[in-house]
Amino acid sequence: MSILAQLRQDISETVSAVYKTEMESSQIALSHTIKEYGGDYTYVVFPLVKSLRQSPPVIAEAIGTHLAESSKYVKSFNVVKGFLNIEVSDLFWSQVLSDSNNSDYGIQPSNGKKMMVEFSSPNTNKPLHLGHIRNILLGWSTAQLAKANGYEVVKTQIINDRGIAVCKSMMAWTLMGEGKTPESEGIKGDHFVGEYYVKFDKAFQEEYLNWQSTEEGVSVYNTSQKENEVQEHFFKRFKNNYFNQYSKLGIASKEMLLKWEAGDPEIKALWEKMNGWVYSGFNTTYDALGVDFDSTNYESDTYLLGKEFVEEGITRKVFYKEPDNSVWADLEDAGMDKKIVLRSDGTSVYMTQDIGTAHQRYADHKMDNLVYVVGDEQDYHFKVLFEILKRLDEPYAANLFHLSYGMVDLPTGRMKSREGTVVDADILIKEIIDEARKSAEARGGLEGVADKEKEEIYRKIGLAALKFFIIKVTAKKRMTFDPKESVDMQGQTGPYVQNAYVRIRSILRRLDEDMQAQLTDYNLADYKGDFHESERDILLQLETFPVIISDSLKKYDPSLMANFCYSLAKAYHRFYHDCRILNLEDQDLKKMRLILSKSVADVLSRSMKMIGIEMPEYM
RNA sequence: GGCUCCUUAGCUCAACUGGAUAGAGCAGCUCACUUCUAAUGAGCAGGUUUCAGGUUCGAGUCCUGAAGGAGUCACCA
Repeated sequence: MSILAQLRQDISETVSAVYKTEMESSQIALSHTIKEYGGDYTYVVFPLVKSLRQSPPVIAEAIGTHLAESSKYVKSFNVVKGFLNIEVSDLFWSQVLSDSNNSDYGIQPSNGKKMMVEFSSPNTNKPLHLGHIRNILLGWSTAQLAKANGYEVVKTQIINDRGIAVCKSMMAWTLMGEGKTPESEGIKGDHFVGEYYVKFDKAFQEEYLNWQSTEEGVSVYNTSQKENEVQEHFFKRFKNNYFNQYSKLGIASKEMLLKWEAGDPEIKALWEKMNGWVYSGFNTTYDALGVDFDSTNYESDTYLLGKEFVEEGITRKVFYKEPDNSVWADLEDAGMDKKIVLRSDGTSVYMTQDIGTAHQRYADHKMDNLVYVVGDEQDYHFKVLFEILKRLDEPYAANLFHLSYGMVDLPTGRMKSREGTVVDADILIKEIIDEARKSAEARGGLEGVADKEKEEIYRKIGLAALKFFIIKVTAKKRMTFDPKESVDMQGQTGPYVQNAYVRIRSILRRLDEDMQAQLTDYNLADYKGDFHESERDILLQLETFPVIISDSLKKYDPSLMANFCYSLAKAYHRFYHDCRILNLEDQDLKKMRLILSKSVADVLSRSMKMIGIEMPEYM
């Protein structure tokens, strides 16, 4: 039991002793006391007023008095209105310190459950961008947090490697590629293929524009336009029809898709070659971000899944068939619409695939929980998917979660690929590491460090700045990404947190072996001194670590962990400024502060790791 | 138009899920390095939490309505 839980227990026992009322200790809500008042933790007694029929100050006073006598964790108390402010004893602090000094502090033992987390899930026609980075960081953090909470974790992604979009870049390369490859051009594979996707679009636009003034184009406009519709408007609306019915490029791409579906060996070979380029590009980006996956699904393998399972669902009355043979789920009694799950020609839609993939994943992994990290534009889709899986009695259906996150905007507005404002992941990563290098060189704190190690440090600092900037924002909120602010390394940033760690490591490096041995053997119960205000601030933070680990997973909100990292680092920076450590006469005080520092370093390093951020030893 | 989400300091974000006088960072203005890393610390200034009602001991948080923004309502993914 944590020290705070014991304090809660003491309070609950006090309430029952004084008022003969039973109260679950888990019901006792303690908050940190606000700076202006004396005390460390505050117990709000207002909720007791009704049942006890006494005024709030009287209740608080009575509980405080009894508590101060009965609990060894309580030093003193004061009452302001209905707020009982408790000042905890030095024993409380030293036990928090001793708890946090364990290498598994806050980590839950295995709970025997398996959580699958799907994230990233890119398309193979363009490189990863800023939006993917937010997705990846959320998914990765969720996976780390799940591990810390005792789950076995399977990190997974599903790659959108087929369909008309993929055929467009294949078509463009066939027509305009001249046999070039990423190697021959010295370009990363995903960027290379992405360029052909763009080339296709350009060529198509040009083709379309030319067609509009041909005899055919003019005649289509004259016969299909709405009353007095201007040409520009009509042709904007007509684009998809043009692609499907008139465009040489469009028709060729569609033919390619059909050939692909029929298993045409030539097309498949081209497809495999180009996707191979893309994957090697993706892997470079994943490596740069320091993430990996335990399993990968390809849409080309899963896009036919689900059809049989849906057929089965018809007999189980989860779905019904329309006269035209299309299959639907009627979710109106659950406040949703009717949703199609099989087209009238028997082919599947996105929903069918997702049903099938979930079913298949359970067959493969027997996971208890399944989390999808997907943008909030798909909120409704997942609401429907989860309802359908529930009706299909899938065993994991009660433990599905859509970790929905808001779009990343730029200061200039939304990223738009057509306007070329999309922030590319690779470029962003490179720029931020360059920025870290610039800052570090300007400071000149890394003299004597080997060049190779320096680069590693710049990488860690740059990525910390980028990742922290993104992950500190609550997932479901839309966020603004200002490239200028994201390279900041001061204030509420990743490097600020890293700096607290580096300062501690620098101190610990100076200890001789004798002192290190003494620290390992030191029993904090021997420390008889009291705790400085800035030490108590640190301990107050350290105490919350286990709760943060559990809350940030329960709420699927890694920003809680990021904010914890910042608070702890902030408390340490202040302590570092206020208190000396190495040149202290008082050996007990010195050892206590060293242990405190070491605990902070360990907790910082582990908590940052949970949000995907590594710590440098120097900076 | 129906449904869902968002709106907190000039800017970017917090607020332990209903608790005290709403907190940080950035930007601005002061101050502190012969000291364990100044990528730091201390201070000043910055607020009618979009608006109007309601619920109660108590509301940024819950309810109703309004305004502004976004998403979604395809036999697209």
